[in-house]
Amino acid sequence: MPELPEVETVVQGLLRANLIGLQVSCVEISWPKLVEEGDAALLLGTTLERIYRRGKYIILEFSKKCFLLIHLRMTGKIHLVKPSDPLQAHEKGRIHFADLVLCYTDVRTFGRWYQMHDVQAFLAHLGPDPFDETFNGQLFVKALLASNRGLKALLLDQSFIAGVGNIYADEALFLARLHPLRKANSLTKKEASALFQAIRHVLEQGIVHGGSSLGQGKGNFKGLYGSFGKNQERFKVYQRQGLPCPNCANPIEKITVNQRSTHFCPSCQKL
DNA sequence: ATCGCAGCCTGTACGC
DNA sequence: TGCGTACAGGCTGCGA
Repeated sequence: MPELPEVETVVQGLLRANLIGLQVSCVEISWPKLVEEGDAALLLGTTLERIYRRGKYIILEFSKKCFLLIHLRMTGKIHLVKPSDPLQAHEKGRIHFADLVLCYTDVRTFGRWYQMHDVQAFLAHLGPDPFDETFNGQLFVKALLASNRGLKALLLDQSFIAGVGNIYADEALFLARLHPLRKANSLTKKEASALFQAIRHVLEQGIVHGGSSLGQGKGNFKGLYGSFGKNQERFKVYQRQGLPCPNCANPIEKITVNQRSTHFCPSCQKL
């Protein structure tokens, strides 16, 4: 499930592939619904100038102020292939850069491409990225204490903080020793600050270990060249229901919060 | 303001 | 072996 660390892993892989400066020679969309906004054909003839990330969006900036944003949602993947390579399984689109091809596949077809010129406006609904230099613990604590929502719901809200998904929300709440259903405005400043640190920590660890890959399924996260991430081996609570808490050895519980499976230690994370 | 649910999808794991 | 079913989760849109 691509969350911030998985998306960052993909972006870093793309940067290492030396795509910057290459010109788009051909765009193929094999599943029309892939492009939800704009027209991917407008990329033709433009040059890739920058690759970065905001929240869970991969941002490809081309010349002529042309942007392509890719959201992988659940099972979207980017592969680098050769022009002569056959259609990949579940392939939905590809962008040709001379002799290099960025190929997009998606088993469940939730992922989308968005082409636009005003990327700021498009991303205006997103909350701060946890690694944005303008974002800090003080701002986060202030925002937390101003909300009456449950912590898990809040962390999954991309307009509150961009990039956290179900896995890292659970891991961050465990690290901060906070119950997923705690109301945000019930936190002390110290607890809120601990949560900020915990979010950054689990996301950093995710990036360091190349993202998280669950199970062995086709929909599973892989890097650009098909390698699995290693971060799932470090989960403390996610999908560890019934197993001993690494902190107190009591069994981890699984509940449903906001239609999301939620894993926590009832003895370390009290309401 | 906040929550709950359906919908978008298909592969996988499970019980029988 | 094979069938049916539940489940996985990012996000939007809708209704309560």
